[in-house]
Amino acid sequence: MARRGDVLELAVLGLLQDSPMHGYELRKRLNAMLGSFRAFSYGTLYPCLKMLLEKGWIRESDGERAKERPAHALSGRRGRIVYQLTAEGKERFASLLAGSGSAAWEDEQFDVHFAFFSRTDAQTRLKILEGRRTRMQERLEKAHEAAHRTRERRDRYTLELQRHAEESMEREVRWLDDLIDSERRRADEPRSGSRRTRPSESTREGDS
Amino acid sequence: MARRGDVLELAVLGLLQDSPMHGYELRKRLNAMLGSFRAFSYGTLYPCLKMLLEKGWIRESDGERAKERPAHALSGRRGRIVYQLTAEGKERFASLLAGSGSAAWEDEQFDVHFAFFSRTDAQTRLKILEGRRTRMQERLEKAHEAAHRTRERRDRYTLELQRHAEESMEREVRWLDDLIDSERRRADEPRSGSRRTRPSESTREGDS
DNA sequence: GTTAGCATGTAAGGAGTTACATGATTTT
DNA sequence: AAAATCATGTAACTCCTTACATGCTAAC
Repeated sequence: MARRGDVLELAVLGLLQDSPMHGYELRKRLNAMLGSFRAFSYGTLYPCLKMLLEKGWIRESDGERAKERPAHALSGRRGRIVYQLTAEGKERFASLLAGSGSAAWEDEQFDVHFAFFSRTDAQTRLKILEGRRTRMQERLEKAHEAAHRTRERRDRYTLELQRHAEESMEREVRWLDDLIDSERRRADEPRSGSRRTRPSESTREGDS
Repeated sequence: MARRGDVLELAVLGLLQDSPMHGYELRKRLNAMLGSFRAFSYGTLYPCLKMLLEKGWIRESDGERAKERPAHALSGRRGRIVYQLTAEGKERFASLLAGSGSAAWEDEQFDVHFAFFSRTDAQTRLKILEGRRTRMQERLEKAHEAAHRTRERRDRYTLELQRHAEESMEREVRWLDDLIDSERRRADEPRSGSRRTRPSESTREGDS
């Protein structure tokens, strides 16, 4: 039952899936990944890590410390607490992805969910994209209607603002249409005979 | 020095400029005007009205009550506390508009400021639009650079997300360009008479 | 006469930021 | 040795929402 605050949790769990990391770097990746939409501060991240520890979804991996750091300082600077997923953490992540209800296509969560689509099964991807599309369409219609209702008593600037907002929404709907299309096409030509449910792997691209 | 929370204040003061209103209706107009971006709840609005009262920027106008309601219920339903601007409120609104520093083109305030452009002088309009443009351009470049830095280890979905975000920002920049253009054209053909400062190009200094 | 919508208000809390406090390591 | 950067963490605060409490008026 994804609450609102699960955004960070999902993102952290997702990033740790790739490789163990300490908070500071986690934050950098987080903000590189979602930077255009949102940015989290340490005041948000560290308490979240603490909570994930308590829940048993991540643990400190003292032996692991930054193995693959390329050039500088293999020496292991002091503080660095490297976290890694536990088995329960992996389960938790999977269930957050799969069990995403309607919250997954709301503004606060859609981008994060989308960012982890590579680890999401095709069915869920489609469900989220379609949910989002419907949501955007609704919003667009509501806005359009409201704009029509109040088109008197509006000056050129509020009209322009309205117009621009509607255009943005239309653009987003078209974007989602393309994505949905592309998802369906991929689903129709799988790389072999597998009909339906191939939830776990089949979509992994090469990384990490 | 416009704080963050001045958004609602500005909006309420601006709406009351048109005509006295009670809270319930104020909220409807507010959300019709800004609906696409944000929506305020009563839990936000009423405390704000209380504060504006205390500051002396609005006052209850008991005689005024909904004079021009078109069809239903001129009878004056119970609660309805109609507010109107005081002289200080008008001043306050004017100074919020004119004195808008860099905060005016940040995400939280830009749309509200834009919505009241009809009541804003040409110089300030241009300043805000240009500030916003610069801000968006910066953000776009930062995102583009970050995208380039991390283009390895990115799957098709995060790439797509990135691409879409960049496109949205480019679109916004173009939109602002058009608006700035149109503002300049309007400034170059004033409807005669009015002397005062020529806001054509040299307006780039005044940041508070 | 009860339901639906209008209208005002408050208390609790969620989600995040800023500013602070602390200290190690690297670079200059 | 100073400055910059890396790194962790907390406390206070902001801003807003949700849920509740209250009661009028209109309509069925």
